Amino acid sequence: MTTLESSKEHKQKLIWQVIQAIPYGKVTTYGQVAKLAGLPGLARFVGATLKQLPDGSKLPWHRIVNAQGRISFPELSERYTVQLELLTSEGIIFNNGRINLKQHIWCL
DNA sequence: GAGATGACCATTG
DNA sequence: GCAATGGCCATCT
Repeated sequence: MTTLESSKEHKQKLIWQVIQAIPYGKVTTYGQVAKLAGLPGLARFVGATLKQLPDGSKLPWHRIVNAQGRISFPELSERYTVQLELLTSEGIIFNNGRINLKQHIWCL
């Protein structure tokens, strides 16, 4: 059957919905997004999906960091700076290029 | 079709 | 705290 619900587009939609549900002032990890989307272990797919996001997207992609509480971009990258600005403007505290996941993690 | 790459994660030393 | 390793899946060459 080609009506598999595990098609890429379906996964993408699930991931987008999860990301869209992240509240203001909270962050989450790629693995967490994947898990909440019903795709445990596909953290990498989340990243691949976000990379394809158009700039005009309404998704709060900046609220997603890796499991180490760090931004997954090179420090000199423009995306890094943008994400850092957006997060700090939402009250997220960065500590030595790193955030306290325990404090800001999005937990249901 | 095979190999390399990627906005990752958990474990181990 | 950091580096290396194996594993997950999709995309590109």
